[in-house]
Amino acid sequence: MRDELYESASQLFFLMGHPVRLRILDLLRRGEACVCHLQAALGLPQPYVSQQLRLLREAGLISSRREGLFIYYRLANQQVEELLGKVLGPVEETQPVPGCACPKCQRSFSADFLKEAVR
Amino acid sequence: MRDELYESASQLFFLMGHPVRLRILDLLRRGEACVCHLQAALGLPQPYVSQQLRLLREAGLISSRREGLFIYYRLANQQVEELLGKVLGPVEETQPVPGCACPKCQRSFSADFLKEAVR
DNA sequence: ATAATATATGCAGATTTTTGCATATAGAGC
DNA sequence: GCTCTATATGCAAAAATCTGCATATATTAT
Repeated sequence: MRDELYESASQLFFLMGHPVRLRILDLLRRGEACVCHLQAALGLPQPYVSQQLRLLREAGLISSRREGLFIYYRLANQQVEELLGKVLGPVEETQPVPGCACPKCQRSFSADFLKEAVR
Repeated sequence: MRDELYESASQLFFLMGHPVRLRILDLLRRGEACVCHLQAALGLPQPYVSQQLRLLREAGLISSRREGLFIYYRLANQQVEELLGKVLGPVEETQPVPGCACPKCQRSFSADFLKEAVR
C-alpha cells in the first residue's frame, strides 16, 4: 500500500527529473500550448518533443485537446504545478515565440506589431 | 542563467525519482540514521545502500556525521523536505528496525521491551 | 482524391543508469 | 601490532533511457 505511494511518487519525480520535460512542464504552466509552440520555444525536433509529451501524457501529468490541425497541451495535475512553483518559482510571463505557426502565436505577434506601431 | 535553474531542478527531481532513493529520503525525514539502519529497513545489501547515499550526498541532499564506527546520515536540504511532504504526506512515525545493530536502534528496542513489560 | 501541414509512432544505436559483488578503508578494542 | 565491525569504493554486466531519424496518421484545403 505504501509501496505504491513510493512507486507513483518516484515516477512523478522521475518524469520531472529531465531538463527537457521540466522545461515543457514549465512552459505549460503559462497556459496551453501546441506542439509547434513547444518545438519552437525549445529549439528541438518535433518528433523528440512529441515523444516527451507522450510520456507526460501517459502518466497523466498533462492532457491534450485537438482543435483542427493543432493539438493543445496543458497541465493536468495540481501537484505538478505546486512542485514546479516550489522549485522554479512563480510562473514567468509568456513570450511570443517566433517560428510557431499556430493561431495563438499569430495572435500574439499581431498584438506585438500593434504595440510597435503605437510607438 | 535560467538554464542552470532547469539543470539543478531536474537533477534534484532526478535523484528523488528513484524508488530506493526516495525511500531513503523518507526514512531520513524521521531523523538521522546510520547505514545499517537504512540497510535493515530497506532490506537491501549494504554496498547498494551506500552507493545511493553517495549520490545523494554528492548532490548535497543529505549530509553525514561520524560517531565512532557509525556514520549517521540526515537531510541537508530544506527544499527536499518540503517536496517530500507535498508528495508523501506528513512524516510517519519511526519504527524500530530489527536487524540494525546501532546504539540508537538498541535504545529504541529497549524502550519497546519496557512497554511490553508494562502490559 | 490529392496535397499540404501538424502531430504521432516505431525503431535502433549510443549513452546512462542500475544492480550486484568483490574488495578497500577507517575506527574500536584486544 | 591484529581483528572485528561499519561503511565506502571500484568495476562490470544488465537494463533502461536518450536521442535521432524515417515514416505513419489525421485534418484541412484544393
